[in-house]
Amino acid sequence: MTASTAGRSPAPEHPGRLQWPDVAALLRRRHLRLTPQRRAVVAALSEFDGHVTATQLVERCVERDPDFVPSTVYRTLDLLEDLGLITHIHDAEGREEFQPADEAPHAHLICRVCGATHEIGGDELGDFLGQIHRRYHFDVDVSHLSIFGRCESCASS
Amino acid sequence: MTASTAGRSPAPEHPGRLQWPDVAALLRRRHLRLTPQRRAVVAALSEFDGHVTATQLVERCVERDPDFVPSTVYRTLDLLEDLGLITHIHDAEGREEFQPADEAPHAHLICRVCGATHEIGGDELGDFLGQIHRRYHFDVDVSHLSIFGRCESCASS
DNA sequence: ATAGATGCAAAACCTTTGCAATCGC
DNA sequence: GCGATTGCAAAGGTTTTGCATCTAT
Repeated sequence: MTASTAGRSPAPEHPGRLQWPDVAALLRRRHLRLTPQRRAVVAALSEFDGHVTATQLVERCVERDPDFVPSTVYRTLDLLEDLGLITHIHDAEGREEFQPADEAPHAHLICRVCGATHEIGGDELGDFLGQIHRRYHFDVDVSHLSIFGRCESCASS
Repeated sequence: MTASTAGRSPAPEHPGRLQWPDVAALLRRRHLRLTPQRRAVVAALSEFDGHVTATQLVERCVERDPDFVPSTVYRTLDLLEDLGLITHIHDAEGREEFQPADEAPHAHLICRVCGATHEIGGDELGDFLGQIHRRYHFDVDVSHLSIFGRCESCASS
């Protein structure tokens, strides 16, 4: 977890999570609608903090409202991505995994064995990206940077 | 394309490519068989140097032998991966992409716009991995490290 | 001869799409 | 009311699987 200004009044969620007002405002600005289904997807998104598979979101939404259909989830995710609120990467199995598009650039360490993920950022990442850019003139899309491997506990076993 | 020691005698392939004898030997050791189909997949693999999508391999194999079926390609790829001869990552769209499992650790810069890939290795990568390991005790699976972004020419446009 | 591989066909999986009905604005 | 959004159902693309047949060893 990267540090940031925490501890305001009860209402706002964790940093890095989807902010409610943003969604409503952005939708209105584009003459789009805030439907119950969209609320549900946003709610589900903010429950899994950090990384969610589209499938997980579908499951969660459907278990709450049996009439919920997958296509709505996918369409909503596309929309939220268009609005710049979330981004997606592909997980170890190639499935889409969504995350709030927060400002602080960070990458993810993902353990292939236990699936645990850990965010990294700061200098160790910045230095590396800087080198890549200087040397190859390549702009890394950091939010899509997933680093697979084995975490400490799984490495020993 | 990275430079490499080209131009030896006709027989041996480039470094980093699948070595023929290896496959035969490994198969024999396990009492597995060297079938024409397996030859074909290996041949196709070594034609795309570096990164191939399963679909590309299927296409290539089928265009050469119309009786070739996708399942054989997938089964062969699984086998080669078991044997440790290839590994796979997931490309920008989440599809499986295979590459020879060569010794020199390297990662890939993959341009989201034009799809070009570039291998990186050496110190800039080593330093970064070292930091990750020291700091998080995380063993990065380098062959699966795909770094998405925009290459020089696509960044300007 | 025999265990291992293939082809075939069907299914599983995830995601997208067209369209008529619905509902937020 | 109008137009955006949904549910439904079907299709799309990729990968997996079961089984009878075939073949490399």
